[in-house]
This record gives sequence, C-alpha cells and structure tokens, in this order.
Amino acid sequence: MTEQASQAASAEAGVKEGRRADSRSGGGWQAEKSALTRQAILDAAIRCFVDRGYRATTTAMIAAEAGVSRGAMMHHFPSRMAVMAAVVAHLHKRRLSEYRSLMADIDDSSRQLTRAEIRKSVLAAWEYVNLPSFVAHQELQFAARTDAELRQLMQSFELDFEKQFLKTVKSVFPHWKSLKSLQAAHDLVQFVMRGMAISLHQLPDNEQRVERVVELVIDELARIYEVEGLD
Amino acid sequence: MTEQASQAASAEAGVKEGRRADSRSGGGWQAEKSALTRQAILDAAIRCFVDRGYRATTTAMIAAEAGVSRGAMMHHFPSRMAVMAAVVAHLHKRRLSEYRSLMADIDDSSRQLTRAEIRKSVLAAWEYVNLPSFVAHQELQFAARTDAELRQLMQSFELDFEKQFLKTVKSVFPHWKSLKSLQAAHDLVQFVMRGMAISLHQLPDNEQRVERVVELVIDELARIYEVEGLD
DNA sequence: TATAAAAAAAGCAATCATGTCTGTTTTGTA
DNA sequence: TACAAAACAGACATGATTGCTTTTTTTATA
Repeated sequence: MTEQASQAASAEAGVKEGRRADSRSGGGWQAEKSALTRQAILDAAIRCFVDRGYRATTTAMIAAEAGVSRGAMMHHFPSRMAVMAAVVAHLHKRRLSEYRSLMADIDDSSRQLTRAEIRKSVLAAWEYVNLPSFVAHQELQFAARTDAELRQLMQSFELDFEKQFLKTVKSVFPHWKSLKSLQAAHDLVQFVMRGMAISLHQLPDNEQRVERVVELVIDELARIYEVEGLD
Repeated sequence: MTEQASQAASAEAGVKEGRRADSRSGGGWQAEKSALTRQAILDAAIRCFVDRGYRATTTAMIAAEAGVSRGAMMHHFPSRMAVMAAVVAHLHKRRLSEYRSLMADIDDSSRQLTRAEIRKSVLAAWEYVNLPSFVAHQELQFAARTDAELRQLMQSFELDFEKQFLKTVKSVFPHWKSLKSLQAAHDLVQFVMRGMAISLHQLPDNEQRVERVVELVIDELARIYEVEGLD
C-alpha cells in the first residue's frame, strides 16, 4: 500500500466512524464522501499553487497532495481545467469569508471614523494578502493574463468578488459617506498591498519598508476621509 | 524553405549589406552576427513572456519568434535556463534605460519640487509598468517565487536594480533632502503601480479608477514632501 | 586556396503531463 | 441477497518539451 493510499484509507476510516452517527440524519454517505474527496482535492490544489505555482501544478501533483489516486481525481474532475474551475469557485467563497473575519475585529461603534480603526483595516488588508488563499488566487489571476480559457473562467467571479469586497468595506465604515472616495481609498489600499505582496518576496529589509508604507497609506486614508469622506 | 528559415535568411541578407559598409571598421563580422542573433533571441523571449507568460514559453517558441532554428539557439544558449539568465541581464539594462528616459522629461531646474513635477513622475511610473520590458520582468519575478533556480539567478540583479532605481529618483528630485522619506515615497509609488498593473488586466472601468488613484498618490507625495522632504 | 573554427539546421531519444481506458471496490436499493 | 451505480485505482497511448548529437553552411586566417 502506498503512502497516499494509506493516508486516504485512514481518512476514510475516520469518516466512516462519523457515518454511523450521522446515518440517521438522511444525507447519503456516498454524497458525503464524494464531497469530502472534492474538498481534499481543492485544498490540495491551493497548496500546490502556493508551493509550486499555477503553471507548474500538475494533476498528478494535486492528486498526490490530496492523497487520492489520479483515477479518483479524474472521476470527480474530468479535466485539469475542471479542477481549476472548481478551485476558482472555492477560493471565491473562502477569500470573502477570510477577509470578512479579518475585518470583523474592527470596532465601528463610534460615530466618527478614528485613526485607530483606519489602522486596523489597513493592517487587516496586509494580513489578507499574505494568506494562502490570496496567494493562490494571485497565481490564478496572474496566469489568467496569458491564459484565455482561465481568464474567461474567472471573469464573473472577479466581478462579483469586487462587488462583495466593496460591500464589506462599506459595512465596516458606515460613517464614510462619499462612496466615490471610499471606492478610491479602497482601491489605493488594495493596489498598495498587492504591489507589496509581490515585491517583498525577494527583497530584504522588508519589515521597515512595509511599516513605513503602511503608515503613509494610513495618513492618506485619514486625509481622504477628512476632506471627502463626510460629504 | 520554411517561413522561419526565410525570415532568418532575409534578416541575414539585410545585415550582410551592412557588413560590406562596416567591414573596414575592424569589428569582426562573425562576432557581430553572433551578437545580433543573441539579441534577436532575447527580444523574442521577452515578447513570448508578454504574450504567453514565462512558464508557457518554450525554447521552440522563442526560436520561432526570433526566426532562428532551435539548433542555432542551442548553439548560443546551451539550455533553457541559460536563455533565461541572459534575458534577466538584458532586461536589467533595458528597464533601467527605459525608466531613465521616461524620467528625463521631468524639468528639475526649479529650486523647489512642484506639484507638476510630482505628477509627471507618477505618470512616468505608470507608463513604466505598462512597458513590455516591465511586464516581462514581472513574469520572471512572479515565477521566481516558486522557482528556486530562477530566484537565485535574479537575486543580485534585483538588488542592483533597486539601487540604481532609487539613485535615478534621487537625481531627478535633488531638492528632496530626506532620503528616508524619499525611499518611502518611492516605495509607495512602486507598490501602487505594480498593484494596479496586475489588477487592471481583467477589471473594467479601469481608466477612471486609475486616474483617481493616481491623484491620491500625487496628493500623498506632495504632503510627504511638504512635511518631511525638506528636513 | 585550403583549413580550422564558428554558426546554423535538423534529427533523435528521454522525460513528462494529460486524458482515456479497463478493472476493482464500495455504496444504495429493490 | 442481488443488481446497478458510484467511487476509486492503476495502466496505457498520445503529444509536447528538452537537451544532445550529427551534418551542413558560413566565416576567418594561414
């Protein structure tokens, strides 16, 4: 028995235990197991993107990382692109939920937006772009520039994500009245964070430079809010 | 005769004309032709990165794009990685020279830094990240995250580029005294531009959002210069 | 002109990723 | 229990990419 097979077997055994408890609650065991395997494959794919990059990730690699056979994988996803499509949808939900939970810490009870809250939101954005889910998505988005099929696959998700993303920002900053300036401020933060995330991979002295730029962004946001946020 | 071969032949013929004119001026014809072929290959590689991406670029693709046979290519660059190494060095010089020429337009005769000059430099940075050479470099840098060999190859160039880059900025803004704040301002601009360059590929309504963010960056730079630039 | 060296072209073998195929085990249901 | 369907495992064929080798052409020089 191979290592992967043993991993899969033990996982299966573990789930089977649960089955007996759940079996009365209707949901068929087969469907549950199928969903479990799909999840394992999608999570494995994300890890592969982070460690190896989108292009270098092969179907065999994903299967091995997920602890399933290539045959099993082809059963659930008939082609490489089918996996990618599922990953895109999976990441869409995961990224939104992770960002929301990062922003949930921000206290927004006060009537005015304080500098402390702005700082928290900027730091949350920085944490956000360092999450595996963001890195994986970045791999996909970057690859999509030169991969028409992938680009088309992602298009609608990207639009919806932008929408949901901005909606979350609005709900966290209800006192920021001017939506135009809020959108611009949001864009500024996102662009800076993405640029930093990409640049710092191979540059030394990151922390100080990051801190400095984060402070600049906070300053600028505070200024925008003062000038335009209350319109 | 294949199309590529015919391209190569005509290119060669064109150069041979030049040769007769140059032949007296010493420089060996063989070395010249060799350098010419190398250049053609490197430029072709850059074009391939821009429209196909780093990972998807094969040696055959580069050779076809350059109008030379794979054999000829292997003669000049014994392996795929050897091509990449040469491209990295080539891009290093090209990007520096292109950025410098973009920044050369900025009038820096006045004693104080004006908002108009700041605007010009920000727009220059935006133009810069839209050049093919930048896109190609971005492909390499991004791929380097998950490619240890490429990363090591680029490391020293990246460090030197940062150095030269900042040096150019300093020379364009001699009146910005505080180097710490200049570095931070420079970082801010670079990060924003990189983030925008990546994000706008598949998002609509780019122009307006870009313009808005560019204005914000200009505002912030002016503020930094006022507060810290004159220390 | 003859010869050596460089440049270029083309063919070849090994590797690898993908998708398909066949066969086996597990699960749901009559 | 018997049968159908789903889940799974592994092997195979195809096509693509790489690096090496061989052959031909071009260039430099004695």
